[in-house]
Amino acid sequence: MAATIRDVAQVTGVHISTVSRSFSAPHLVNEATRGRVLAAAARLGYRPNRAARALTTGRTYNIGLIVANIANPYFPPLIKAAQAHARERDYHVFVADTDEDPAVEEELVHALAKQVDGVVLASPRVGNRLIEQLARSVTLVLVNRRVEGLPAVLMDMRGGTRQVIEHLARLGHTRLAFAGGPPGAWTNREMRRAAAASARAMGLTLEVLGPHHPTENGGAAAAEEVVRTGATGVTCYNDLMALGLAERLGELGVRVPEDVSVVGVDDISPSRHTRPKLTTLAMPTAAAGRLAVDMLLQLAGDPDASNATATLDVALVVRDSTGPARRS
Amino acid sequence: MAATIRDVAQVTGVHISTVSRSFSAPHLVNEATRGRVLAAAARLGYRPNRAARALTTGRTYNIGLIVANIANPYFPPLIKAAQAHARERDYHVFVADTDEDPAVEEELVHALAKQVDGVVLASPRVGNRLIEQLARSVTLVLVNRRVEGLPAVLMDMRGGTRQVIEHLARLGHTRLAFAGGPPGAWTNREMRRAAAASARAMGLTLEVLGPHHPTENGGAAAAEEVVRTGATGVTCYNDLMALGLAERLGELGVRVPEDVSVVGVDDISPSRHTRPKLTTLAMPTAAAGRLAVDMLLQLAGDPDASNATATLDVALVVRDSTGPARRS
DNA sequence: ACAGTTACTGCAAGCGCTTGTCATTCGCCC
DNA sequence: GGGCGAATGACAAGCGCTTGCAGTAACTGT
Repeated sequence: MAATIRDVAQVTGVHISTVSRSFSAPHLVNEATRGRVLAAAARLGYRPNRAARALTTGRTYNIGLIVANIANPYFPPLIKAAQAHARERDYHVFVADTDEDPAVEEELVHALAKQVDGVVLASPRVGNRLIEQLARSVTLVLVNRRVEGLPAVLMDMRGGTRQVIEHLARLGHTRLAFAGGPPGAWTNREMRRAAAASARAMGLTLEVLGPHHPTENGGAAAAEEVVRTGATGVTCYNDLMALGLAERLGELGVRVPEDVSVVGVDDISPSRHTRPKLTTLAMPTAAAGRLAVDMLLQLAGDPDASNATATLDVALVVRDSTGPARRS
Repeated sequence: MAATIRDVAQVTGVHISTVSRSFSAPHLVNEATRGRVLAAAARLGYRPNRAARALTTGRTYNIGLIVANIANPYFPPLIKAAQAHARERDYHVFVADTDEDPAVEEELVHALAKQVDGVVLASPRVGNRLIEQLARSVTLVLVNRRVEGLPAVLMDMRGGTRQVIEHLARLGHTRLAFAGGPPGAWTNREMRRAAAASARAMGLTLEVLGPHHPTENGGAAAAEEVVRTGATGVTCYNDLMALGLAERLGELGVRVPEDVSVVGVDDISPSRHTRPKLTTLAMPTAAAGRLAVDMLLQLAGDPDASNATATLDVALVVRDSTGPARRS
């Protein structure tokens, strides 16, 4: 059996409350006494039981991190950064994967609610309505989703998408397509709108494809559509889809970028290795993870801290999957 | 404030113990009573507080999963599978990243110990001695590490490595090299030994390089060594290193696979996209994650369940980074 | 009709810890 | 030397829940 506060108190010859305060309110106990307590604790290998502490204080020192799909290379850097950042602040993190299923997402928030001081909901797939409701039972910080009144860290998808369209336009493309991802994703909506607006402003046509599953298979599924529409420039919901799209286009005898230019979003690591290397929008996922944790801990400590939302810049990385439009 | 067991009891007009039993020992309470309790609970949105429950039962229904590096594509499939599997069994999982640091690893096990029913230690970097000691304070299941008396899920690295060497030998390579990874990794030791043994048995020379960091940079760092030794067949600790190595070799004017054949280990997703596509050993990481969770829950439920260790098969995937030896 | 079950349900202690309250002790001042 | 406040530490209630024990009522068989 692990040592409890009582063991330490007994060994030291003080009351358990003194032991407790030696850890959580050092200034309230005599320096010498505290020294003896700490020594005894160290000797016994005593560590306060966080769960028990949480029972009285209401603070668990745990947070939840819910993501759509751990296996999507977009998330690991975010998870890693969030976890490391939390750990430095003495927080542990529950990581959960919804497998893109909104129902699972909702259930997870509820299940985790009691065990955490708050949860970071990354790229949620549930509706805004439900999010607002969930936010009433647990402190929430959103990533990649804007909901009135809730703290969030966002990426500048509009600016980024505009850069992509401009890039394509500069290369002479006039017929564009957007291969859409999950309909529930805020990012998807932002991109779709921004792409449509930019294309219109520049006098280009833009076909919206999808929705597709945000994976290589989903991208592959969009390939035929692309061919059918005759678009020469395609921007995808994410890199995974772009990769699958490029691969499938190759199989269909369509060369990238000679015949069709393909752009991804996320700049996940595989995109740097493919041939052609993928032109993409790089997302500051690690920074987003850290920032989300910061906001969450802030809020957890002080319930009416500001509910600010931060928007992070994204950067267009031009590589080899985009090139001059073929003259028709 | 969230509803507690007391609220439910009050609304239903029964004692809290009856409410408690309605959830955890249904057969002990009258069907009609239980129905009223459940209805009231649903109406109030009551959910038992797991932390409070754990305090008396000693079971948290949480597990820990500690990995060396979340950002290494090897781990996400394992994490995802383990998490999903655990969730189906009503367990939540703390995921922690040690960033390859043994000290962090030890600290994490200790910090998590009180909050979990056990922890899965994937690809540990700490020494066996310490692992044995840690196992005394928390139920442990190892992945990619063999320690006498502890449950583990292993990969058949010896068989796999032998396959790699044989593959290279068949292609006519006689001067081989092994680009080693973290010295603390069991996998690394197994591979090194198996490679040496196989090479010896087949009359080939094998140079051991490293240790190197198990990343693309580490692989790149091994490139000069490879050139210096004149090896024409190189097998690496993992895919990340193989990718970095191949890339750097290209920069040095060495062609893969014409001049040097490169083999990786793990079959992470980027390896399928590079040009040339990487020949590698595929590891059943998702299965390993599920199995580790199964073993852990088994052990958590029944402390003296068998401490079996399972060994999973790995498969050589021949792609384009290996080819016939150039005749000298 | 009665002892012996059986089926529920209530009671209360206690899991490991925090914290408001109170009793002592001590140093210090006038 | 008496009085005061600060410093220190003990007490005990209580966080939300489980569980051994005991009480009650209805039911069984004879």
